[in-house]
Amino acid sequence: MNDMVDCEIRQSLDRISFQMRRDYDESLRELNIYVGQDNLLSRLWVGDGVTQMQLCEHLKCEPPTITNMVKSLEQNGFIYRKRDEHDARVMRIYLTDKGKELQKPVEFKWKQQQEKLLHSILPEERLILGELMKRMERNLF
Amino acid sequence: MNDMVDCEIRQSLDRISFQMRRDYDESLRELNIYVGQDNLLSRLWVGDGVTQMQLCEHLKCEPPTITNMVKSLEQNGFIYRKRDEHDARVMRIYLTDKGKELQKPVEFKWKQQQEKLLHSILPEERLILGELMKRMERNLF
DNA sequence: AAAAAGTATTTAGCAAGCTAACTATATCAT
DNA sequence: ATGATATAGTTAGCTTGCTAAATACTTTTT
Repeated sequence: MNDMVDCEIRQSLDRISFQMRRDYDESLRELNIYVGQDNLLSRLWVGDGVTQMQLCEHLKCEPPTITNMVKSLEQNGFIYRKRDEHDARVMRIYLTDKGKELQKPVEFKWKQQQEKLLHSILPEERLILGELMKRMERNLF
Repeated sequence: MNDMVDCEIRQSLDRISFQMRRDYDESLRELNIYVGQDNLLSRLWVGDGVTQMQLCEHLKCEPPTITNMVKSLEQNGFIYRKRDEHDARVMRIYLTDKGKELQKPVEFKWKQQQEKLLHSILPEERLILGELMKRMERNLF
């Protein structure tokens, strides 16, 4: 039955993303940040002084989520907030030195996990896989 | 650069699982349950009277998570709890009629999403994909 | 210029996750 | 039989998410 294969693909996908998140979370804890915060920081590493709305867009999440994440990251000294000079509604987020220092180790952890995931997959298989993934992604939108 | 492909695979994977979770969550809201609760219920549909420890194992999560989920599901009338007769430490979880009725619509939603995900993928491609996914999964353990 | 509409962020309250620390019961060893 | 250890579950407190509602400031309309 073809249905069997389909089901296995979906379950496999769920287990992989579940386990990846677990592993990544665990490795980020060593750096004193939580999974998801790395994604926020990665936007700041590209460029500081971003508004919370821009972070929402980048993380594809709702404003209250950003409020909480920013609060936590600020309390732990990775970022600081400053009100915009021209528009008193917007908050601009900046990296502290402590936040800047996190870039290399986080990127290392990310790369490490990526290599673990694809370890046994040959280059030509990776091309096929990448293609199929992109097509599945398109199906969802 | 091969690195590019690898990165795309990983990011694609993240986006797919993110979007799938979002969509599935949204469709489950119509049934008045939350994403994750369906997984707990699916264990009960196989067989009632399970302990919370068994649910932990099935959901691969920690005991406090089960405590909360079970509390929420009980408050909403999908399940009920009964202390084990022989061991006063353990709680056994049973489905109410309302909980039993959820099985078909939840399974339908699940199948619907699976079809959406694999829509444009040909049978022979699904075989290859399933194989590659299984290998990636093995890499993580 | 004042009212209305729009935008950025926060608060409150919920669920899924986690860890650490606790309670209650059961079993095992001395 | 009593003390030590193990097991099942709960509570408290945290983070990531959400929605709905509130606040504060800006822009548009009239």
